[in-house]
Amino acid sequence: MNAVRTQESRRQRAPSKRSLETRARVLDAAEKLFAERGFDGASLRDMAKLAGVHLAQVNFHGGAKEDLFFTVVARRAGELSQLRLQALEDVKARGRPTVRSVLEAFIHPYLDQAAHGGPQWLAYARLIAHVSTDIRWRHISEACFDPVATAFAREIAMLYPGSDHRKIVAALVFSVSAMLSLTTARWRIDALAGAEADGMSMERCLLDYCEAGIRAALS
Amino acid sequence: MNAVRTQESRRQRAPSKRSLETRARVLDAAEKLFAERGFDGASLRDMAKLAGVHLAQVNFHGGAKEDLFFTVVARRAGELSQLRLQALEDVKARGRPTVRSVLEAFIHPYLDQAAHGGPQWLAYARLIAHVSTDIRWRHISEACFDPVATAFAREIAMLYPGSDHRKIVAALVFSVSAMLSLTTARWRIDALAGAEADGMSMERCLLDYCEAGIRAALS
DNA sequence: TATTAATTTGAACGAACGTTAAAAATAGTG
DNA sequence: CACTATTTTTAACGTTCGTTCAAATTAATA
Repeated sequence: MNAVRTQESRRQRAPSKRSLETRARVLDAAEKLFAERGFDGASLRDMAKLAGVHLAQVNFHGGAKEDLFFTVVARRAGELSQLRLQALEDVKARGRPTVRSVLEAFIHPYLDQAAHGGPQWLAYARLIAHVSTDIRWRHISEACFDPVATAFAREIAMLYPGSDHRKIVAALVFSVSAMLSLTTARWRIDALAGAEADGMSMERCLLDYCEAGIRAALS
Repeated sequence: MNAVRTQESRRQRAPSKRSLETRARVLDAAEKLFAERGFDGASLRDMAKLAGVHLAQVNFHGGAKEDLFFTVVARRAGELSQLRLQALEDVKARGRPTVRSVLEAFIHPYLDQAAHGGPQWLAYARLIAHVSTDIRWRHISEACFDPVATAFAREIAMLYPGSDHRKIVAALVFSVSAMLSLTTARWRIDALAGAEADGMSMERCLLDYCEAGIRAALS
């Protein structure tokens, strides 16, 4: 019997503490390798080695490779969504939102977790970029990220009533891509600039860029 | 003996017409599959099948897989660079460049080739996105794309004298990411918008977005 | 046409891959 | 403790992978 169960099959006992720890180690290893090498480049054997478990454990706790990928992406998606929505609520509680404050509520949690959330969150930030740029994982985007993206798009729409909804969505996707580039292409920024840039100033630069971009695209 | 030769080994005969055709078919197939499935997801066997040649021909004309990948990326890089630099020269010949006109000289050739250059160029546009988001292909970026990117960064720098060079580069990378998202994530725009958007209006929207973003990041 | 280089064909190598199955060990329950 | 569900271990399956090599074929040259 398999730990990844269909919804109708119910277990009779709660998973043991050791089982939960093993599962967490497997998912952490999968997260790191999926992020570094992509879905096809990451092997279950390397995950098992990195997690310090046997190969079959990866299948036991993660199911088939595609299911494991989904599980890993979905695991932290809820927390990230909650951080973003909470930041958005905080903004709205402080007065009328602006493009800047709404954008910051979307972008800051991502960059903050990537910078200060530990190596697992840094890997997860990279993983999101894989999902967001491969139509193969469209269903994962729909399940894990689109609800929050839609909420933020609606929020921006309220700031620009009557503007083309496709333009709002496009500007948001442009902003997401620019944001992800700080995870996937910082090496390129450093190479072209001939020096390493610190994260804080890059986040401000990104926010300046995206805010003005959105405003321009919608007017 | 191998068709992919080191620089010091010189062939004694020019390649035959049939050989050149075979090589082109192999590179076209590799381009399509690398673009669709990434480096690890694309197999040499599928390329051979798609090209209608035998497996060993892929190695003969492309060398090892990594060399084939580089060859495919480099093949059209020169033409794209030339289109961009020519557009930039045209802009400068017309008078003092603006952020908008410089940006358009960089972005339009890419989107135009992707839209009207045929299926191979569409695949190549996707391929560039793979190279640009994976540090593993850093050397390919440096060889194929960084020279032109540097030229455009310098051009923007002339429009904003005294501004932080790291900010210029960052804003350019953000713009490249947004541009690439029209190739890698249009499905997401369509999904979030609930409708398909036409390319022309998306290009204008992208240019509006990037122009304002660059201006804001540099002031 | 004879000779030689270039190219194509055909076959196989060893390695790594995802997945599965059954036995062994563990942990929770009565 | 006895019993049972869960988890771990061990081993192997069949497939696909990139790469290599030698023979066969094609094309160009002298």
